[in-house]
Amino acid sequence: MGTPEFAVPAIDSIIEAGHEIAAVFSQPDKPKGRGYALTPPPVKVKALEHSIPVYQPVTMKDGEALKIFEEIRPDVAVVIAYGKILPKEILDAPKYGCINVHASLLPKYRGAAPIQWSVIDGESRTGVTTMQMDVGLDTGDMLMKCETGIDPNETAGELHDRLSEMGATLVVETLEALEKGELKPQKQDDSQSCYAKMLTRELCAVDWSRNARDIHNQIRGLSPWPVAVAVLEGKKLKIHRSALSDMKNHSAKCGEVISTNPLTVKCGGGSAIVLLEVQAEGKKRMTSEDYLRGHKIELGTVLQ
RNA sequence: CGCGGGAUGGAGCAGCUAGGUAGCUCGUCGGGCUCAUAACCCGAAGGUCGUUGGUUCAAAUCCAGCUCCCGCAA
Repeated sequence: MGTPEFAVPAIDSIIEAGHEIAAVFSQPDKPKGRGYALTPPPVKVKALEHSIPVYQPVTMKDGEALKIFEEIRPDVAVVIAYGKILPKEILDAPKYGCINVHASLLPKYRGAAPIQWSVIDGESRTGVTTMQMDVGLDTGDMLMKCETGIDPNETAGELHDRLSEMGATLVVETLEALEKGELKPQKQDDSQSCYAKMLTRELCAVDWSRNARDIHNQIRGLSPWPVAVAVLEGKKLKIHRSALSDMKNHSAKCGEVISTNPLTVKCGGGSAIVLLEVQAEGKKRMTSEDYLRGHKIELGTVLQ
């Protein structure tokens, strides 16, 4: 069971490991993008490539899904970013229950956006965890973990892709251990837990009075979606990529452009940040160098 | 039929409102200056102005269709 891009590599890895996928559950197609084109979720697309039957129930709680489970009689259900709450009857339906892959080192960053929040919070390490699902939100007993470092300049998108592959590998290892009966479920220490809330656009606005490091973490944590936004001369300017600057400046205002080569903006506490990749309204993302060729920014211009 | 912006030499933009020699900031190539340079000076190449059709003596510019890109909203 899964929906977005994050879960796609696991489909391939599970098949390559020799397991049979009897059915795939994914969220219903939704109107997306310009013109509200009905778009199938990535997991569905991948499943259909493998000719696996796909189910897209609106709810898992009306008994219909349970009937399908009773027909298929699966040994285990693998759940990766499915996006729906599973009732107890479903969790208990497969012989070995439901195994979930979560993109954080549990019990930290339970919830919807663990990858992005790990980056926004400036964490240096993260990973993926497999767990035996229970009725709580990401509270099941942990089965296996795989750790990795977070590069100080890595974006959430880049980390997402890496963790996605790691998750695909770890779920296969977990299934293998399950078959051999070698899994040792471990309770989560709830006192160490924290939640990674869903990202909203309110998080995108850059507050230039904050320290450059915090802003940098915000920018990379929100890339490639929903993307940090500054306001330049009344228009939105998305910031896709940044770097910390060595420039020290205590006289300029926060948000003031203190260099255009490279494009550098004053932040809180005398710190400054370099904007590497930006995107103006109606335009594609581009390097700040390209942007400056067509849009003259005077020193002293203040971003909001 | 959700709302809106855009497509102009290799890159980023201006020109379009009031049709009539295609411009700017860079890049590239050649030359010069310099101990030297991503600096500076001189010169050159490079564009069927997204595509199709229409109006006109004349269309990048006005009108209609099409393709692709982007933002908002979901």
